[in-house]
Order: sequence, then structure tokens, then C-alpha cells
Amino acid sequence: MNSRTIENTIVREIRLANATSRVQLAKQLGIAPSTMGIQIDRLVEQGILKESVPEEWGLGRPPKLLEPNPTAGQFIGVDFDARRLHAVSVDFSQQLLKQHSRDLPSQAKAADVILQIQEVIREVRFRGRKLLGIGLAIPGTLDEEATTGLHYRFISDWTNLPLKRIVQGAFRVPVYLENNVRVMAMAERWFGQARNIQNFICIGIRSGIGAGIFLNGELYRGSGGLAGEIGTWPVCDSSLNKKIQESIPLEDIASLRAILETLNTSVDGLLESAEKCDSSVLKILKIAACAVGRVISQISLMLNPQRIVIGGPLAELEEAFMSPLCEEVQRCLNQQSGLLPEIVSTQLGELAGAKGAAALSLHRWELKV
Amino acid sequence: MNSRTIENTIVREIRLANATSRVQLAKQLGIAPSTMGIQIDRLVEQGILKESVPEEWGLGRPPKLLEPNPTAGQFIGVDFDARRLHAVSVDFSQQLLKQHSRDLPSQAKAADVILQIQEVIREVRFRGRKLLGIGLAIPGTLDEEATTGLHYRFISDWTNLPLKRIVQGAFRVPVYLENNVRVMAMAERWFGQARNIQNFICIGIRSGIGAGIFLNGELYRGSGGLAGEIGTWPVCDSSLNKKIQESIPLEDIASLRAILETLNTSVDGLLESAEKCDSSVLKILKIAACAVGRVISQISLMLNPQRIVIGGPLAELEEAFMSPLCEEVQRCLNQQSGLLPEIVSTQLGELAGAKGAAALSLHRWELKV
DNA sequence: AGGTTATATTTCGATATCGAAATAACTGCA
DNA sequence: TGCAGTTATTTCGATATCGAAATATAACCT
Repeated sequence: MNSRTIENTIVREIRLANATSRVQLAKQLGIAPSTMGIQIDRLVEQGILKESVPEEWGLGRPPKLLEPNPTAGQFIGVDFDARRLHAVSVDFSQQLLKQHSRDLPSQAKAADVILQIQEVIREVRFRGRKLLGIGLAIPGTLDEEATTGLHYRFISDWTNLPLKRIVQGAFRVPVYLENNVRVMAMAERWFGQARNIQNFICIGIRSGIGAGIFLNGELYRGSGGLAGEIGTWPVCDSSLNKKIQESIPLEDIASLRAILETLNTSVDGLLESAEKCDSSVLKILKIAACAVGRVISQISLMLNPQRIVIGGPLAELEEAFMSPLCEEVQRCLNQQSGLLPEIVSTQLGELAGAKGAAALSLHRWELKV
Repeated sequence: MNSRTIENTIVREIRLANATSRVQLAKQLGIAPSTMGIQIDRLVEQGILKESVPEEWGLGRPPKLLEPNPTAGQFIGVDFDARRLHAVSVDFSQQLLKQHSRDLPSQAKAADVILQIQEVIREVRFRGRKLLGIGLAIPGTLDEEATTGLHYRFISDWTNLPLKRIVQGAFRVPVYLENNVRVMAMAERWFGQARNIQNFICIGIRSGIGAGIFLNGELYRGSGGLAGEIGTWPVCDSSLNKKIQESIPLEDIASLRAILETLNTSVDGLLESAEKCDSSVLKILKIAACAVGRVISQISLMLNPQRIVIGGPLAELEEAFMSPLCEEVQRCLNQQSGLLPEIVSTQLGELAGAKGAAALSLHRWELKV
């Protein structure tokens, strides 16, 4: 139990609480106020934390509010899939410094992608702030220790890549990896729709479909790091499609890729025709929404989450996608209202993954001994 | 942070580790060996812990092994459903002291059951050991704080019963409640098939079907305490029964109650004819096993647990039930071997619930300030 | 202005924890 | 028997934490 352990705990707690006082922190962490005073004074002196005065205050001595000191350093986050790559830098208080997005060449090889990742990290790096860490949101599967990318269907030779070692070697700062759906879930938890929610599931619908899972307030990875791989979840509902007798994988009905292929259009084309209420488009979207809704209802039976956050372009389609999805969940759980989760769509936009990846490195960051 | 907090943590750690040394404990809890020495000495002096010598030891000074002192007190556990009630008392080191089982009158009312619970507690109470706590394994649903039984289908007026208050009032010791499938899961975790397993699911197949869930090494309850209520999980598989087009609830295919009703027999009758390989019985059991198997495969996609433990009478039927169940899981997950969980049946017998309930109170027990 | 109430923070002696070195208890070997 | 090697535990001065009381800083009231 390093003496820095408690200091790191304090910094993390301050990040979660936004702005709080010595006494509040002492209570929350079960530490004597006098001790907390000593620790905080040291952190302020080191430039890690910053004091500020509250706007309004009622009775009693007003607290000196504590926040992370923006100038203490910067973190960089990178998010990508087969088509596009996003990077951001944020300061120590998680405010955006620079951002950059670029398309990847179609048929890009793993080696190309890794080079581009390093390029954009240099691109968004902010002069004059010490770089403290890098977070990477990785599509596909990772090994259990989150050091190596195992497999990603949409980049042909993406197999067993020791990404952590490569990027850490290039930039000489701690590098943290996580699956991109889990990064989205962390982003929702830290600054999105799942703040202060202990049990929630973030479902990302893009090329594939995956789930990021927070239970008992903690990210859940599964025993082999494969939790949330619901793309192959078998869906069968004769009411949706009379021809389907056997169940088929969720990803083949409801992923963005499957829908775009069926309709032979682009993401923008899809969103546009959905807005225009094109009936054939609406029908396909409704089938997809119902499939996702049934899976959510089954997940809710098992896990009774408080909230479900839907991510990806389809989540923006209120009428065409989210409504039928919610109705289907309600229909499936009609007998058991206690199990009905709140269902919301993400509000974080396309930089969510990159910001989440930056936040990942920021939350994992630790004061050195 | 009470000074007793660390002592309670030490006692819990010793229970998990069976027999261990001061140095080992210090390492595991991140505490200096010198401090651990002081703490342990005090706990031994208080009669909470006991020292013993290791059987064999290689190089170096042999450790003084530490275990819970049996004479420090006793705990009582009670487990019941609509038909039958089990109670046990265990000493401070979790060894069985007394046990008692009895049938409940059919059509028993809630008030009767509560009286019987108190009776069997008096019955198994061991003279001359201080009673330190009581654990109750409750069928049906509980409120989130685990103080009140909300509903249980098979006892007619079992609604909103403040069981914790009632039993605590009668015996003046801490009383802990938990859903009976979760208690089974805790029993597997502490002294069953799931020792040292961080992520596992215990599926109990009795009158109903429920799941007890351990993730990241902790019991998971869900945001309303309803996690694991998989009885109504929709199962549809046209290969099992051509007539079924719409999905039907898992409990209506695979619960003990459903199977006994279909075959019009008793539990003993079922087990007997399954041993004799009665083909109509085997067919029904295979349908049930496949249904449970499909649900397990879906759960595995989501949660990637390391192990599944099956509880209830059917778990004893190796050929007739467990084999087809495992095959179905394998078939459903064939593409993704990393997701395949180990599937085992419980070995704890009919006292599992009562022993688990006693262990619940024992693990929750704390040194007073 | 001066007192009262309420809340946050600091002060300071008592206690707990740490870390490194010393000691204890064993095996194996000469 | 004596000594080297190994691991567990204890010793002891330095440091950290605690807890209760004192102090600081505000609003509110008369």
C-alpha cells in the first residue's frame, strides 16, 4: 500500500465528483478530515489540483472547492475502425485541446493503420503540456491483459498485434488499450448518459454489434475478455419475417453493415431516407430495431440493468429506430415492469470513442512514487 | 475507516485462504508484515483466530498457519421452498454442528412458514456456543435492501413480509437475507464448484428457474435486485418442437415443475425412470436440457463466464440431462470456442442452501467496535 | 455592530502503520 | 556439530493517520 495510493484515489474521486471539498472527500473515502487536509495541501502544492471558490453558499464557512489542475499535463486518445480514425488531446481536467479525424484508405493493412495512429498522435499533441498517457480504442478482440489486438474482421491482416508495446515504445508514456465498445461505455459513464449509474450496458451498432458492460459500478470484461460479443446472438421471431424458421445472428439483421447491404446505400443515404419516411427503409429499420429490442429484453432478464445506452448512427433515428426498439423491449417484458430498463441514445457524437480513450488513459494515470 | 475494518478484512481473507501465514496475508492485503503481526496477535488473543503448524515445509522458517477459531461462536442458516425446510448450525470455522430438515404442510400459509423457521432455528441451535448470526435463503423476490420478501408464487399469501425484522426481533442477533439461488451461488463460491472463480453463474432448476451471478468476484444483484430472473426467458427452437412457432418461457419447458406435470410423476419417479432410460422421459428431458443449453449459450455471449454450475435434482442426471445440455451449448457456440464455459453440476446436496445461508451470515459477520 | 448558528478546515497529542534491519526457525550439507 | 541458505516473524525509529477540540469564515438575526 504505497503512500501514493491514497493520493491517486483522491484525484480519481475528485474527477468523479467534479468539484468538492476536503470534508466531503474525507467522508466519501472514509478518511479523517485532518488527514485529507494534509494530502490535499500536498497535491495542490505539486500542481496536480487547483482550489476555487464556490459560486453561492448558504450557512457556514464555504468550502474551498477542488478540481484537477488543467496545466498538470495532457492525455491523448485515439479511436478507429476500418474506415476512419479519430484522435483528440485533452488537458488534465479533461477539456478538449486539439482534435483530428481522417479517413483510412479502404483495404488498409494493419501496418498502415499502426503508422497512421502514430501520425495522428503527433498531430494532436499540444505543445507545452507534458504528455502523461495515451489511450487507444481498439476494434475487434483484445487479449485479457489488453496489450495485444487479437482479431478484427474488417482489416485483413489484423492479427496478434502487440499495440501497447509498439505505441509505448514510440512515445515513452503509459499506453492503455481497450475494446472500442467498452471505451464508449466508459465515456458514457464519465461524461455521457450513464454518469452515476452503477449498472448499465452500452450497445454499439456499427459494422458489428457489441456491448460494453458496467456492473456494480465497474467495467465487466468476462473471464477471457470476450464479454459483450453479442454479434452472433441468435434472433428468431416469426412475426418479423415469416420465412425465417431457424434463428440467425443479430449482426446479420441489425448491424449497420447488414442494413446498408440490404438497402444498397450509404450511411448518409440511409439516414436521409429514414428522415423522409421511405417505407421500405422504415420496414428494414423496424426489423432491426425489434431484433435489438428482443436481445435487450433478454439481457434485462439476466442482468436487470438500470439503463441501456445505444450508440452508433442508428441511435440518432428517434422515430425510425429508437421508438420501435423501446416498444419491443416493453412488449417482451410486459409482465415484469421492475425489469424494464431506461433506454437512451448516446449524445456524445463521433468523437465519443477518442474522448473516451483519452479519458481511459487519464483515469488510469497514477502519480509516480 | 474503523480500526476494526482491517481486522474484519483479515478474518475474511483467512476464511478464503483456508490456512495461511502472517507474511502471506500481508502480501495479499498490501499491508506491512510488521503491522500484520500486530493485528494477528490481537485477533489470536481475542480467541477469533487460532494458530497451527504446517504438516510439511521445505526450506526456511515454517509459518505459523492461521485459521478461524471454531469455538468463537456459531452461525445458523435456513433454506426453504414451498415444500420443505432445511436448517443447519455451523461453528466459527464453518464446520457443521447440527442439522434438521422437515416437510412443510402443503398449502402452508406465510405465517405458518415464519413460525416454522423460528422453530427450526431453536432446534439446530448448539448449546454453549454464542450465536453470532442467522442467514435465511428466501425463495422468490426480495427488496433491494434484502430485508423484505416481496413475492413467492408457491406460497399463496407470501407478500411483503419483513422477515429480517421478525427474525432479528426474535433472536436478537444480526439476520441476513438473500434469494435462494444467490445463496446457492455463494455456497458454490465458498465451498463448492466455484472456489477461486471470479466469473460464474449458478443456475438453479427447481419449481422455477433462476440464476445466481458472480462477476468480477462479487455477487451481482442488478439495479432492482432482480438479476437472474431467467424463468421467463423466451425459448424458441423449431428443431425441438415443430408445433412451437412463437417462443415460450424457459420455465414452461425446463423447470422441474413443468417436467413433472408433463410426465405426471414425482421427483423420485422422474429420477428413477431417467435411470432406466425410459424413452419418453429421455425425450422430455432432452428438450428441457436443450432449452437450458440455448439460454446458457446466449448468456455466455454476453457475459463470457468461466464456469456454469447447474443446481437442482436434474443436475444429478449425467446422461439424461447434463450431456445433452453441454452438447447444445457447444453446438450453439461452435464458432467461438473462447466463449465456451465449463459446465458442471453441483456436488453440495440438499443442504447446500442451508449451509450457504449459514455461510452468508458468517461472511457478513463483523467484529464490533 | 455584535452575537448566534452552521459548516469547513486546521491544530496537536495519541495511536497505527511503515520499512529496513535484526532475529528466529527450519533444511541441507560438510 | 557448525555453517550457509531460505523463509517467517519481530523489533524499532520514522512517518502517517486519527480524533477531538480549536479556529476560520460565512449567513442570519436582533
